[in-house]
Amino acid sequence: MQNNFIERKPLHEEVAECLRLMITEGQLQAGSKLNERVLSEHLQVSRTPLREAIKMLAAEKLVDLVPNRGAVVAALNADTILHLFELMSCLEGLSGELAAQRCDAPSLSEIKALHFEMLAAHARSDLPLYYRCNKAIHQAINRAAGNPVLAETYDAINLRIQALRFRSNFNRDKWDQAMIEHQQMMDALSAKDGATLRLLLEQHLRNKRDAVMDLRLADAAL
Amino acid sequence: MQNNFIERKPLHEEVAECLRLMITEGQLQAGSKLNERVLSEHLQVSRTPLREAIKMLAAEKLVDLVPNRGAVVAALNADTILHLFELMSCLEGLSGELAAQRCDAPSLSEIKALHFEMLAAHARSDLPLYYRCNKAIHQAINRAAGNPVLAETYDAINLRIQALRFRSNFNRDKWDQAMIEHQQMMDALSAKDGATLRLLLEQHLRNKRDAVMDLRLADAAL
DNA sequence: ATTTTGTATTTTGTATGCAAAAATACCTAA
DNA sequence: TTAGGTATTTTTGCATACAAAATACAAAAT
Repeated sequence: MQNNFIERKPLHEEVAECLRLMITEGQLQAGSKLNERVLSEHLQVSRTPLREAIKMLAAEKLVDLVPNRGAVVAALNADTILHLFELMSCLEGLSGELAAQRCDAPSLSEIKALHFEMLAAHARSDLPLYYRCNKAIHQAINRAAGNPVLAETYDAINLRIQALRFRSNFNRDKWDQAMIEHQQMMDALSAKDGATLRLLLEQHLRNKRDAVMDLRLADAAL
Repeated sequence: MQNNFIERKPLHEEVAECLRLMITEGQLQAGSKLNERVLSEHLQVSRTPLREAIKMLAAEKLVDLVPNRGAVVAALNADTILHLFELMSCLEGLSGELAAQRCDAPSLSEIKALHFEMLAAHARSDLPLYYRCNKAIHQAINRAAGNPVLAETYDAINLRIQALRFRSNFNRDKWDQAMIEHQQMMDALSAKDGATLRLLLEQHLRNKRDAVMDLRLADAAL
């Protein structure tokens, strides 16, 4: 399924991707300033495409623009995090409900396969692999929902949450619990029970929210 | 509730607002090209802030960027419109459910007042006023939901739908039906019955979707 | 007549320059 | 020592200049 077109991404887009990564990977921390001179030297591009990229990130709410003072990486307060999760929960729920209705056999098989890969990662306590599988499953469900607009919106919100960079050492009990939830989700998806899958995903997200908020509290205590 | 700050909006933001308006008001039609020279002359700004604004609109999906060929106003095909409404319906539903839970007395009173204004506009068949009231009600509910992230996301999706510029001569029966629905919505909101309000809003959006799709079909027939 | 190919023009993409604002450093006076 | 003010430097915002790509167009070839 590869296309043979020669890909020539515009500079501002490459810069935007790079900045997005630097933010979500924690290389650019929340609240830190985006110095145009420094960044343009670092990325070896002029300020013009850099500024265009920054404007895009601002529209995505990954950075805040302060007039005459440039851009800073968006900092999320507790309220905003709760609001993000509240919305995320709804989007994920819708995604699941639609996926249960619209998922075709090959997609379902692939999601099941990913699920078992994730179980393996859990059994081995391979956290990085677990995260990759988990992300892949959610993406596959999103895709199976057959609504690209929903998928884009979901990704945009998810990116803002990713930027939190919560360290991943959450406790074993919650991890085990998450696996149980995932099993239930797979059952609901297989049974094409959209209503149940929606509820499961919404609850799943609420649990994730609580885990994130707990971690933040723990951080603040340091 | 006015702030006393001296407002000095950056040029790129003013340009972006202007372009957004030109798109949603139909001055820039779907599919039409954004010529940088023409626009910069028209708005009396240089290409730099103009291009920054265009990049923001691209992030908002109001325009599509074609490499080395500039930007065109995003054109929505039938599928995308359905997907937008599907998402919108979910957002509106969540907004209503939360508003029913969180709406305080003053907000409720204001929404009721707007509702009666809207009934008046309907009685007088004052379509422009009706639209303003209708928009104000939805915004008030969105606000009462107490989730700014949801409100922003809703607005962003709504803007893309607004860009359709469906002429507003929909038939009287549907208008009357919409008023009945609005009355039910007010009842549910007053009773703080979030579940019902959610269902009503979701149905309301589905009706709006059908009306828009019908109008498009009628257009295509011309 | 139609297609092809080369050239001129326009338009977009990127870099740079300049002015205004903000940040910093420094100095003076209480 | 510190508060306040001033000069200097840095940084951002906007405009312009230049390069590269796309488009339009005309001439040549089939």
